[in-house]
Amino acid sequence: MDKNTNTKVITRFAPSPTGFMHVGGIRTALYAYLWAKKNNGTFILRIEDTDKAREVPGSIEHIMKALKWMGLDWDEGPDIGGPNAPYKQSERLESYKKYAQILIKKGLAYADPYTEEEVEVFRKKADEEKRPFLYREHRPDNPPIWDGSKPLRFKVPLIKRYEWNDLVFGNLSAGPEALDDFILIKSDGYPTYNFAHVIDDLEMQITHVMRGQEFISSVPKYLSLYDALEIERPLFATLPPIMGKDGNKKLGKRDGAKDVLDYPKEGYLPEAMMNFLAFLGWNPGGEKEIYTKDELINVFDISRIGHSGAQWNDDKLDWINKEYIKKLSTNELKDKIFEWLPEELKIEKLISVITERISKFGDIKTMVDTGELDFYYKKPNYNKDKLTYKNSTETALSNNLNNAVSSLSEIDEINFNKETVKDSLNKIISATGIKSGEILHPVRFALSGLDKSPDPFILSEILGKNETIERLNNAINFLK
RNA sequence: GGCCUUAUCGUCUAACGGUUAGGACAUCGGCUUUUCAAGCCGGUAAUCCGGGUUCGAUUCCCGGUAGGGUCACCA
Repeated sequence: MDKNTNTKVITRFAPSPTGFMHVGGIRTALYAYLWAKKNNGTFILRIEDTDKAREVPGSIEHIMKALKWMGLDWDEGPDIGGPNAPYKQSERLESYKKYAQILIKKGLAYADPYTEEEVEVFRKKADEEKRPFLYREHRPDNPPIWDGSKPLRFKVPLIKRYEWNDLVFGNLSAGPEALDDFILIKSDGYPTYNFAHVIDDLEMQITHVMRGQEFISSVPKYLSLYDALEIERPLFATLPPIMGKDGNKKLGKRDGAKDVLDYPKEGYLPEAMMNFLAFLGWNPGGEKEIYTKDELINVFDISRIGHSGAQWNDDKLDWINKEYIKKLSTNELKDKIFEWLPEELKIEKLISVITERISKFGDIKTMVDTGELDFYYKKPNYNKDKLTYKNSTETALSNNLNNAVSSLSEIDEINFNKETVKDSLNKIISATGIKSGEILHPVRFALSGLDKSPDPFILSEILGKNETIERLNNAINFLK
Protein backbone atom coordinates (compact mmCIF):
# COMPACT_ATOMS: atom_id res chain seq x y z
CA MET A 1 0.00 0.00 0.00
CA ASP A 2 1.55 3.28 -1.06
CA LYS A 3 1.49 6.36 1.07
CA ASN A 4 -1.42 8.66 0.38
CA THR A 5 -0.06 11.69 -1.42
CA ASN A 6 -2.55 14.06 0.18
CA THR A 7 -0.51 14.11 3.35
CA LYS A 8 2.23 16.62 3.99
CA VAL A 9 5.45 15.81 2.18
CA ILE A 10 8.25 14.71 4.49
CA THR A 11 11.64 13.78 3.06
CA ARG A 12 14.83 12.85 4.77
CA PHE A 13 18.54 12.69 4.16
CA ALA A 14 20.05 9.85 6.12
CA PRO A 15 23.83 9.65 5.87
CA SER A 16 26.04 7.37 7.88
CA PRO A 17 28.86 9.10 9.73
CA THR A 18 31.63 7.08 8.14
CA GLY A 19 33.72 9.84 6.63
CA PHE A 20 33.43 13.04 4.69
CA MET A 21 30.42 14.17 2.74
CA HIS A 22 31.01 13.59 -0.93
CA VAL A 23 29.35 15.28 -3.87
CA GLY A 24 27.17 12.31 -4.78
CA GLY A 25 25.72 12.21 -1.30
CA ILE A 26 24.91 15.85 -1.19
CA ARG A 27 23.05 15.67 -4.49
CA THR A 28 20.73 13.11 -2.90
CA ALA A 29 20.27 15.53 -0.02
CA LEU A 30 19.64 18.37 -2.46
CA TYR A 31 16.87 16.53 -4.31
CA ALA A 32 15.20 15.52 -1.05
CA TYR A 33 15.48 19.11 0.15
CA LEU A 34 14.10 20.62 -3.06
CA TRP A 35 11.16 18.25 -3.10
CA ALA A 36 10.25 18.97 0.51
CA LYS A 37 10.53 22.72 0.04
CA LYS A 38 8.59 22.68 -3.21
CA ASN A 39 5.71 21.02 -1.42
CA ASN A 40 5.94 23.16 1.71
CA GLY A 41 6.93 20.00 3.47
CA THR A 42 9.57 18.95 5.97
CA PHE A 43 13.17 18.00 5.35
CA ILE A 44 14.69 15.79 8.03
CA LEU A 45 18.33 15.02 8.74
CA ARG A 46 18.75 11.60 10.28
CA ILE A 47 22.08 10.09 11.20
CA GLU A 48 22.39 6.37 10.49
CA ASP A 49 25.10 5.46 12.95
CA THR A 50 24.48 1.78 13.37
CA ASP A 51 27.88 0.62 12.20
CA LYS A 52 30.06 1.46 15.15
CA ALA A 53 33.13 -0.16 13.62
CA ARG A 54 33.17 2.12 10.60
CA GLU A 55 32.13 5.28 12.33
CA VAL A 56 34.57 8.16 11.91
CA PRO A 57 34.71 10.71 14.73
CA GLY A 58 33.72 14.18 13.63
CA SER A 59 31.76 12.97 10.61
CA ILE A 60 28.42 14.20 11.88
CA GLU A 61 29.71 17.73 12.35
CA HIS A 62 31.39 17.54 8.98
CA ILE A 63 28.21 16.41 7.24
CA MET A 64 26.18 19.14 8.90
CA LYS A 65 28.75 21.73 7.92
CA ALA A 66 28.65 20.60 4.30
CA LEU A 67 24.85 20.71 4.18
CA LYS A 68 24.83 24.16 5.71
CA TRP A 69 27.45 25.41 3.28
CA MET A 70 25.18 24.49 0.40
CA GLY A 71 22.21 26.03 2.12
CA LEU A 72 20.37 22.77 2.77
CA ASP A 73 18.86 23.55 6.14
CA TRP A 74 16.93 20.76 7.82
CA ASP A 75 13.68 21.24 9.72
CA GLU A 76 14.33 18.36 12.09
CA GLY A 77 17.65 16.83 13.01
CA PRO A 78 20.00 15.63 15.71
CA ASP A 79 21.13 19.12 16.65
CA ILE A 80 17.75 20.86 16.65
CA GLY A 81 15.42 18.02 17.60
CA GLY A 82 11.86 17.77 16.38
CA PRO A 83 8.62 15.89 16.97
CA ASN A 84 10.20 12.51 16.24
CA ALA A 85 13.44 12.88 18.12
CA PRO A 86 15.97 11.45 18.55
CA TYR A 87 17.42 11.69 15.03
CA LYS A 88 20.37 9.40 15.56
CA GLN A 89 19.70 5.72 15.08
CA SER A 90 22.02 4.77 17.91
CA GLU A 91 19.56 6.54 20.21
CA ARG A 92 16.51 4.80 18.79
CA LEU A 93 17.36 1.25 19.78
CA GLU A 94 14.12 0.83 21.76
CA SER A 95 12.05 1.33 18.60
CA TYR A 96 13.92 -1.35 16.74
CA LYS A 97 13.55 -3.78 19.63
CA LYS A 98 9.84 -3.13 19.74
CA TYR A 99 9.35 -3.97 16.08
CA ALA A 100 11.73 -6.89 16.34
CA GLN A 101 9.54 -8.35 19.07
CA ILE A 102 6.48 -7.94 16.87
CA LEU A 103 8.20 -9.95 14.16
CA ILE A 104 9.35 -12.60 16.61
CA LYS A 105 5.80 -12.98 17.91
CA LYS A 106 4.56 -13.41 14.37
CA GLY A 107 7.18 -16.08 13.81
CA LEU A 108 8.85 -13.89 11.21
CA ALA A 109 12.20 -13.39 12.92
CA TYR A 110 14.61 -15.89 14.35
CA ALA A 111 18.05 -16.11 15.88
CA ASP A 112 20.83 -17.06 13.49
CA PRO A 113 22.53 -20.15 14.98
CA TYR A 114 25.57 -20.08 12.72
CA THR A 115 28.86 -18.40 13.38
CA GLU A 116 30.13 -15.84 10.89
CA GLU A 117 32.66 -18.39 9.67
CA GLU A 118 29.97 -20.96 9.01
CA VAL A 119 27.96 -18.47 6.97
CA GLU A 120 31.12 -17.62 5.10
CA VAL A 121 31.47 -21.25 4.05
CA PHE A 122 27.94 -21.20 2.62
CA ARG A 123 28.76 -18.03 0.76
CA LYS A 124 31.96 -19.37 -0.73
CA LYS A 125 30.23 -22.48 -1.93
CA ALA A 126 27.56 -20.41 -3.69
CA ASP A 127 30.32 -18.32 -5.22
CA GLU A 128 32.12 -21.36 -6.57
CA GLU A 129 28.92 -22.65 -8.05
CA LYS A 130 28.34 -19.21 -9.58
CA ARG A 131 25.03 -18.92 -7.83
CA PRO A 132 23.90 -15.94 -5.82
CA PHE A 133 24.24 -16.57 -2.11
CA LEU A 134 20.94 -17.00 -0.31
CA TYR A 135 20.94 -17.48 3.42
CA ARG A 136 17.39 -18.74 3.38
CA GLU A 137 18.58 -21.91 1.65
CA HIS A 138 20.29 -22.69 4.94
CA ARG A 139 17.44 -21.55 7.17
CA PRO A 140 17.70 -23.59 10.40
CA ASP A 141 14.81 -25.86 11.39
CA ASN A 142 14.88 -25.19 15.09
CA PRO A 143 16.55 -21.86 15.74
CA PRO A 144 17.41 -21.03 19.34
CA ILE A 145 15.53 -18.40 21.31
CA TRP A 146 16.93 -14.96 20.48
CA ASP A 147 18.84 -13.63 23.48
CA GLY A 148 20.68 -10.82 21.71
CA SER A 149 23.99 -12.63 21.48
CA LYS A 150 23.23 -13.87 17.97
CA PRO A 151 22.02 -11.89 14.98
CA LEU A 152 18.28 -11.70 14.55
CA ARG A 153 17.19 -12.59 11.06
CA PHE A 154 14.03 -11.78 9.18
CA LYS A 155 12.13 -14.81 7.98
CA VAL A 156 10.82 -13.85 4.56
CA PRO A 157 7.20 -14.89 4.76
CA LEU A 158 6.54 -15.22 1.06
CA ILE A 159 9.11 -15.92 -1.61
CA LYS A 160 7.75 -14.28 -4.74
CA ARG A 161 8.40 -11.76 -7.45
CA TYR A 162 7.84 -8.21 -6.28
CA GLU A 163 6.66 -5.38 -8.48
CA TRP A 164 6.55 -1.80 -7.34
CA ASN A 165 6.40 1.72 -8.62
CA ASP A 166 9.29 4.11 -8.51
CA LEU A 167 8.69 7.81 -9.02
CA VAL A 168 11.74 8.08 -11.24
CA PHE A 169 12.06 4.72 -12.95
CA GLY A 170 8.40 3.77 -13.18
CA ASN A 171 7.42 0.14 -12.76
CA LEU A 172 10.20 -2.00 -11.35
CA SER A 173 10.28 -5.63 -10.45
CA ALA A 174 12.64 -8.24 -9.12
CA GLY A 175 12.49 -11.99 -8.89
CA PRO A 176 12.58 -14.11 -5.75
CA GLU A 177 16.40 -14.18 -5.85
CA ALA A 178 16.27 -10.69 -4.43
CA LEU A 179 14.57 -11.91 -1.26
CA ASP A 180 16.50 -13.31 1.62
CA ASP A 181 16.49 -13.75 5.37
CA PHE A 182 18.52 -10.62 6.01
CA ILE A 183 19.76 -9.56 9.41
CA LEU A 184 17.51 -7.23 11.35
CA ILE A 185 19.63 -6.81 14.44
CA LYS A 186 23.33 -7.54 14.58
CA SER A 187 25.00 -9.42 17.39
CA ASP A 188 26.26 -6.11 18.77
CA GLY A 189 22.67 -5.05 19.37
CA TYR A 190 22.52 -2.45 16.63
CA PRO A 191 20.05 -2.84 13.78
CA THR A 192 21.12 -3.05 10.15
CA TYR A 193 20.27 -0.30 7.69
CA ASN A 194 17.77 -2.63 6.06
CA PHE A 195 15.71 -2.80 9.23
CA ALA A 196 16.37 0.51 10.93
CA HIS A 197 15.52 2.78 8.03
CA VAL A 198 12.14 1.11 7.53
CA ILE A 199 11.22 1.65 11.17
CA ASP A 200 12.49 5.21 11.25
CA ASP A 201 10.78 6.16 8.01
CA LEU A 202 7.57 4.81 9.49
CA GLU A 203 7.91 6.61 12.81
CA MET A 204 9.02 9.85 11.19
CA GLN A 205 6.16 9.58 8.69
CA ILE A 206 8.44 9.93 5.70
CA THR A 207 6.39 10.24 2.51
CA HIS A 208 9.17 10.14 -0.10
CA VAL A 209 12.32 8.08 0.16
CA MET A 210 14.98 9.35 -2.23
CA ARG A 211 18.16 7.37 -2.48
CA GLY A 212 20.79 6.12 -4.89
CA GLN A 213 20.39 3.37 -7.40
CA GLU A 214 22.56 1.03 -5.37
CA PHE A 215 19.54 0.35 -3.16
CA ILE A 216 17.26 -0.81 -5.96
CA SER A 217 18.12 -4.45 -5.63
CA SER A 218 17.36 -4.36 -1.93
CA VAL A 219 13.90 -2.92 -2.35
CA PRO A 220 12.16 -6.33 -2.45
CA LYS A 221 13.63 -7.01 1.00
CA TYR A 222 12.10 -3.80 2.31
CA LEU A 223 8.84 -4.57 0.59
CA SER A 224 8.59 -7.96 2.25
CA LEU A 225 9.34 -6.31 5.57
CA TYR A 226 6.60 -3.73 5.07
CA ASP A 227 4.25 -6.60 4.29
CA ALA A 228 5.31 -8.62 7.32
CA LEU A 229 4.86 -5.64 9.60
CA GLU A 230 1.62 -4.73 7.85
CA ILE A 231 2.67 -1.13 7.62
CA GLU A 232 2.21 1.50 4.95
CA ARG A 233 5.26 2.20 2.86
CA PRO A 234 6.51 5.54 1.55
CA LEU A 235 6.90 6.43 -2.10
CA PHE A 236 10.26 5.57 -3.60
CA ALA A 237 12.30 7.81 -5.86
CA THR A 238 15.52 6.22 -7.04
CA LEU A 239 18.29 8.49 -8.20
CA PRO A 240 20.67 7.62 -11.05
CA PRO A 241 24.33 7.54 -10.07
CA ILE A 242 26.89 10.27 -10.67
CA MET A 243 29.77 8.86 -12.67
CA GLY A 244 33.46 9.68 -12.38
CA LYS A 245 34.87 12.18 -14.85
CA ASP A 246 37.11 9.92 -16.91
CA GLY A 247 35.77 6.46 -16.33
CA ASN A 248 32.25 5.32 -16.30
CA LYS A 249 32.42 4.02 -12.81
CA LYS A 250 30.03 5.28 -10.26
CA LEU A 251 31.62 8.25 -8.60
CA GLY A 252 33.05 7.08 -5.35
CA LYS A 253 35.60 8.44 -2.97
CA ARG A 254 38.20 6.38 -4.78
CA ASP A 255 37.41 7.80 -8.21
CA GLY A 256 37.81 11.41 -7.28
CA ALA A 257 34.53 12.09 -5.57
CA LYS A 258 35.61 15.00 -3.53
CA ASP A 259 34.60 16.17 -0.15
CA VAL A 260 31.93 18.82 -0.59
CA LEU A 261 33.86 21.04 1.78
CA ASP A 262 36.85 21.01 -0.60
CA TYR A 263 34.86 23.26 -2.91
CA PRO A 264 34.65 26.28 -0.64
CA LYS A 265 38.39 25.82 -0.12
CA GLU A 266 38.85 26.24 -3.87
CA GLY A 267 36.63 29.26 -3.97
CA TYR A 268 33.42 27.88 -5.41
CA LEU A 269 30.14 29.52 -4.52
CA PRO A 270 27.52 27.33 -2.84
CA GLU A 271 24.76 28.56 -5.14
CA ALA A 272 26.82 27.51 -8.15
CA MET A 273 27.44 24.07 -6.69
CA MET A 274 23.75 23.68 -5.97
CA ASN A 275 22.85 24.71 -9.50
CA PHE A 276 25.44 22.37 -10.99
CA LEU A 277 24.43 19.40 -8.86
CA ALA A 278 20.74 19.95 -9.48
CA PHE A 279 21.37 19.69 -13.22
CA LEU A 280 23.43 16.53 -12.93
CA GLY A 281 20.71 14.03 -13.61
CA TRP A 282 17.76 16.38 -13.75
CA ASN A 283 16.61 19.39 -15.69
CA PRO A 284 13.39 21.31 -15.95
CA GLY A 285 13.29 21.39 -19.76
CA GLY A 286 13.79 24.56 -21.70
CA GLU A 287 17.04 26.35 -22.25
CA LYS A 288 17.57 28.30 -19.06
CA GLU A 289 20.44 26.82 -17.08
CA ILE A 290 21.13 29.27 -14.30
CA TYR A 291 18.62 28.89 -11.51
CA THR A 292 18.69 30.42 -8.05
CA LYS A 293 17.77 28.28 -5.07
CA ASP A 294 14.22 29.64 -5.01
CA GLU A 295 13.83 29.04 -8.71
CA LEU A 296 15.06 25.48 -8.31
CA ILE A 297 12.57 24.86 -5.53
CA ASN A 298 9.86 26.23 -7.76
CA VAL A 299 10.60 24.14 -10.85
CA PHE A 300 11.99 20.96 -9.31
CA ASP A 301 10.05 17.87 -10.26
CA ILE A 302 10.84 14.25 -9.43
CA SER A 303 9.28 13.08 -12.67
CA ARG A 304 11.96 14.89 -14.66
CA ILE A 305 14.88 13.14 -12.98
CA GLY A 306 16.84 11.20 -15.59
CA HIS A 307 17.41 7.47 -15.69
CA SER A 308 21.03 7.17 -16.66
CA GLY A 309 24.22 8.05 -14.83
CA ALA A 310 25.66 11.49 -15.42
CA GLN A 311 29.36 12.13 -15.64
CA TRP A 312 30.94 14.70 -13.37
CA ASN A 313 32.15 17.69 -15.39
CA ASP A 314 34.54 20.19 -13.82
CA ASP A 315 34.44 22.48 -16.86
CA LYS A 316 30.72 22.96 -16.57
CA LEU A 317 30.96 23.54 -12.85
CA ASP A 318 33.59 26.22 -13.47
CA TRP A 319 31.41 27.87 -16.07
CA ILE A 320 28.40 27.92 -13.77
CA ASN A 321 30.56 29.27 -10.96
CA LYS A 322 31.74 32.09 -13.18
CA GLU A 323 28.14 32.92 -14.03
CA TYR A 324 27.47 33.26 -10.31
CA ILE A 325 30.58 35.37 -9.78
CA LYS A 326 29.28 37.74 -12.44
CA LYS A 327 26.02 38.05 -10.54
CA LEU A 328 27.76 39.22 -7.35
CA SER A 329 27.37 42.85 -6.30
CA THR A 330 30.41 45.12 -6.30
CA ASN A 331 30.79 44.84 -2.55
CA GLU A 332 30.37 41.07 -2.41
CA LEU A 333 32.89 40.71 -5.19
CA LYS A 334 35.37 42.93 -3.40
CA ASP A 335 35.03 41.02 -0.13
CA LYS A 336 35.38 37.65 -1.82
CA ILE A 337 38.37 38.64 -3.92
CA PHE A 338 40.20 40.34 -1.07
CA GLU A 339 39.93 37.14 0.97
CA TRP A 340 42.31 35.57 -1.53
CA LEU A 341 44.78 38.43 -1.96
CA PRO A 342 47.87 39.34 0.05
CA GLU A 343 47.76 42.76 1.73
CA GLU A 344 49.81 44.55 -0.91
CA LEU A 345 47.39 43.51 -3.65
CA LYS A 346 44.13 44.39 -1.93
CA ILE A 347 43.53 47.15 -4.44
CA GLU A 348 40.05 47.96 -5.68
CA LYS A 349 41.30 48.84 -9.13
CA LEU A 350 42.51 45.27 -9.62
CA ILE A 351 39.07 43.77 -9.04
CA SER A 352 37.80 44.04 -12.60
CA VAL A 353 41.02 42.60 -14.02
CA ILE A 354 40.86 39.69 -11.61
CA THR A 355 37.15 39.06 -12.06
CA GLU A 356 37.31 38.49 -15.78
CA ARG A 357 40.22 36.09 -15.39
CA ILE A 358 38.86 33.66 -12.82
CA SER A 359 36.14 31.04 -12.77
CA LYS A 360 36.58 30.36 -9.07
CA PHE A 361 38.22 32.41 -6.37
CA GLY A 362 40.97 29.86 -5.90
CA ASP A 363 42.26 30.91 -9.33
CA ILE A 364 43.38 34.14 -7.68
CA LYS A 365 45.97 32.18 -5.76
CA THR A 366 47.42 30.99 -9.06
CA MET A 367 47.49 34.55 -10.39
CA VAL A 368 49.32 35.73 -7.32
CA ASP A 369 51.73 32.79 -7.33
CA THR A 370 52.65 33.22 -10.99
CA GLY A 371 53.30 36.93 -10.50
CA GLU A 372 50.53 38.00 -12.85
CA LEU A 373 49.56 40.82 -10.54
CA ASP A 374 53.04 41.92 -9.49
CA PHE A 375 53.04 44.66 -12.09
CA TYR A 376 50.97 46.69 -9.70
CA TYR A 377 53.75 47.22 -7.17
CA LYS A 378 56.90 45.99 -8.93
CA LYS A 379 58.75 47.86 -11.65
CA PRO A 380 59.03 45.58 -14.66
CA ASN A 381 62.32 44.29 -16.03
CA TYR A 382 62.74 45.32 -19.62
CA ASN A 383 63.88 43.27 -22.53
CA LYS A 384 64.40 44.82 -25.92
CA ASP A 385 62.99 41.94 -27.94
CA LYS A 386 59.86 41.78 -25.91
CA LEU A 387 59.39 45.53 -25.96
CA THR A 388 59.60 45.54 -29.75
CA TYR A 389 56.50 45.03 -31.83
CA LYS A 390 57.23 42.58 -34.63
CA ASN A 391 59.94 43.99 -36.93
CA SER A 392 59.68 47.61 -35.95
CA THR A 393 63.02 49.45 -35.70
CA GLU A 394 64.57 50.69 -32.51
CA THR A 395 64.13 54.28 -33.63
CA ALA A 396 60.49 53.76 -34.36
CA LEU A 397 60.10 52.08 -30.99
CA SER A 398 61.62 55.04 -29.14
CA ASN A 399 59.60 57.50 -31.16
CA ASN A 400 56.37 55.74 -30.40
CA LEU A 401 57.09 55.57 -26.70
CA ASN A 402 58.11 59.25 -26.67
CA ASN A 403 54.91 60.14 -28.45
CA ALA A 404 52.96 58.16 -25.90
CA VAL A 405 54.64 60.00 -23.04
CA SER A 406 53.96 63.42 -24.43
CA SER A 407 50.39 62.60 -25.39
CA LEU A 408 49.55 61.01 -22.05
CA SER A 409 51.19 63.87 -20.15
CA GLU A 410 48.55 66.18 -21.52
CA ILE A 411 45.73 64.33 -19.77
CA ASP A 412 44.69 65.86 -16.44
CA GLU A 413 45.43 63.53 -13.56
CA ILE A 414 41.75 63.50 -12.54
CA ASN A 415 40.69 62.43 -16.02
CA PHE A 416 43.39 59.82 -16.42
CA ASN A 417 41.46 56.63 -17.08
CA LYS A 418 41.20 53.84 -19.61
CA GLU A 419 38.91 55.85 -21.88
CA THR A 420 41.07 58.96 -22.05
CA VAL A 421 44.23 56.89 -22.42
CA LYS A 422 42.65 55.03 -25.27
CA ASP A 423 41.64 58.25 -27.00
CA SER A 424 45.07 59.68 -26.47
CA LEU A 425 46.92 56.70 -27.92
CA ASN A 426 44.46 56.39 -30.79
CA LYS A 427 45.20 59.99 -31.73
CA ILE A 428 48.86 59.11 -32.19
CA ILE A 429 47.92 56.14 -34.32
CA SER A 430 45.76 58.16 -36.67
CA ALA A 431 48.16 61.12 -36.77
CA THR A 432 51.25 59.08 -37.59
CA GLY A 433 49.60 56.30 -39.62
CA ILE A 434 51.41 53.55 -37.72
CA LYS A 435 49.86 50.18 -36.98
CA SER A 436 48.09 50.17 -33.66
CA GLY A 437 50.27 47.34 -32.42
CA GLU A 438 53.39 49.44 -32.94
CA ILE A 439 52.47 51.64 -30.04
CA LEU A 440 50.01 49.53 -28.03
CA HIS A 441 52.36 46.60 -27.65
CA PRO A 442 55.40 48.52 -26.39
CA VAL A 443 53.27 50.59 -24.05
CA ARG A 444 51.63 47.43 -22.68
CA PHE A 445 54.98 45.76 -22.16
CA ALA A 446 56.60 48.86 -20.70
CA LEU A 447 53.82 49.01 -18.13
CA SER A 448 53.51 45.32 -17.26
CA GLY A 449 56.75 43.61 -18.28
CA LEU A 450 54.58 40.60 -19.05
CA ASP A 451 53.98 38.58 -22.19
CA LYS A 452 50.37 38.20 -21.25
CA SER A 453 48.62 41.01 -19.48
CA PRO A 454 45.54 43.21 -19.54
CA ASP A 455 45.43 45.87 -22.26
CA PRO A 456 47.52 49.06 -21.95
CA PHE A 457 44.49 51.23 -21.26
CA ILE A 458 43.34 49.41 -18.16
CA LEU A 459 46.97 49.05 -17.07
CA SER A 460 47.40 52.82 -17.26
CA GLU A 461 44.28 53.41 -15.27
CA ILE A 462 45.35 50.96 -12.56
CA LEU A 463 48.87 52.43 -12.32
CA GLY A 464 47.79 56.07 -12.45
CA LYS A 465 49.27 58.90 -14.45
CA ASN A 466 52.57 59.36 -12.65
CA GLU A 467 53.51 55.71 -12.51
CA THR A 468 52.45 55.18 -16.12
CA ILE A 469 54.66 57.97 -17.37
CA GLU A 470 57.53 56.96 -15.16
CA ARG A 471 57.47 53.40 -16.49
CA LEU A 472 57.30 54.62 -20.09
CA ASN A 473 60.31 56.87 -19.48
CA ASN A 474 62.15 53.98 -17.85
CA ALA A 475 61.60 51.95 -20.98
CA ILE A 476 62.83 54.81 -23.17
CA ASN A 477 65.95 55.17 -21.05
CA PHE A 478 66.49 51.45 -21.16
CA LEU A 479 66.63 51.58 -24.93
CA LYS A 480 69.27 54.35 -24.99
C1' G B 1 27.59 -16.16 -12.97
C1' G B 2 22.13 -14.80 -11.17
C1' C B 3 18.98 -10.67 -10.65
C1' C B 4 17.94 -5.44 -11.54
C1' U B 5 18.67 -1.35 -14.60
C1' U B 6 20.37 2.16 -18.42
C1' A B 7 21.47 3.79 -23.68
C1' U B 8 20.55 11.25 -28.21
C1' C B 9 26.91 15.40 -30.17
C1' G B 10 33.38 14.29 -26.38
C1' U B 11 30.13 15.81 -21.73
C1' C B 12 25.19 17.41 -19.39
C1' U B 13 20.71 17.22 -21.75
C1' A B 14 15.75 18.86 -24.90
C1' A B 15 12.40 16.71 -28.26
C1' C B 16 6.31 12.67 -23.96
C1' G B 17 4.89 9.05 -33.08
C1' G B 18 5.62 13.78 -37.75
C1' U B 19 11.46 18.95 -35.84
C1' U B 20 16.49 21.02 -41.15
C1' A B 21 17.04 16.23 -33.95
C1' G B 22 17.23 22.12 -30.12
C1' G B 23 20.33 24.22 -26.05
C1' A B 24 24.61 24.39 -22.68
C1' C B 25 29.88 23.02 -21.49
C1' A B 26 34.22 21.65 -24.13
C1' U B 27 36.54 22.20 -28.98
C1' C B 28 37.57 24.93 -33.68
C1' G B 29 37.23 29.68 -36.58
C1' G B 30 36.13 35.02 -36.90
C1' C B 31 35.28 39.91 -34.65
C1' U B 32 36.59 42.98 -30.58
C1' U B 33 41.70 48.24 -34.72
C1' U B 34 48.88 44.48 -29.75
C1' U B 35 49.24 39.78 -26.19
C1' C B 36 46.30 37.07 -22.60
C1' A B 37 41.55 36.88 -20.43
C1' A B 38 36.55 38.24 -20.99
C1' G B 39 32.62 39.30 -24.45
C1' C B 40 30.05 38.80 -29.21
C1' C B 41 29.24 35.98 -33.85
C1' G B 42 29.77 31.45 -36.39
C1' G B 43 31.43 26.16 -37.46
C1' U B 44 32.35 20.75 -36.49
C1' A B 45 29.76 17.16 -33.72
C1' A B 46 24.65 12.62 -31.65
C1' U B 47 19.59 9.20 -31.83
C1' C B 48 24.39 1.74 -29.95
C1' C B 49 23.08 -2.49 -33.56
C1' G B 50 19.20 -5.70 -35.69
C1' G B 51 14.24 -6.91 -36.19
C1' G B 52 9.05 -5.66 -35.58
C1' U B 53 4.35 -2.28 -34.87
C1' U B 54 2.94 2.13 -37.80
C1' C B 55 1.46 5.99 -43.50
C1' G B 56 5.62 7.61 -40.34
C1' A B 57 9.93 5.90 -35.29
C1' U B 58 15.06 9.16 -31.11
C1' U B 59 10.20 8.14 -29.14
C1' C B 60 6.33 1.91 -28.66
C1' C B 61 7.59 -3.78 -28.59
C1' C B 62 11.28 -7.85 -29.02
C1' G B 63 16.36 -9.54 -29.46
C1' G B 64 21.42 -8.44 -29.34
C1' U B 65 25.55 -5.28 -27.74
C1' A B 66 27.70 -2.07 -24.35
C1' G B 67 27.61 0.49 -19.56
C1' G B 68 26.09 0.79 -14.40
C1' G B 69 24.16 -1.41 -9.83
C1' U B 70 23.60 -5.57 -6.57
C1' C B 71 24.22 -10.62 -4.54
C1' A B 72 27.58 -8.16 3.93
C1' C B 73 26.55 -8.87 11.31
C1' C B 74 28.01 -1.56 5.05
C1' A B 75 24.89 1.87 4.30
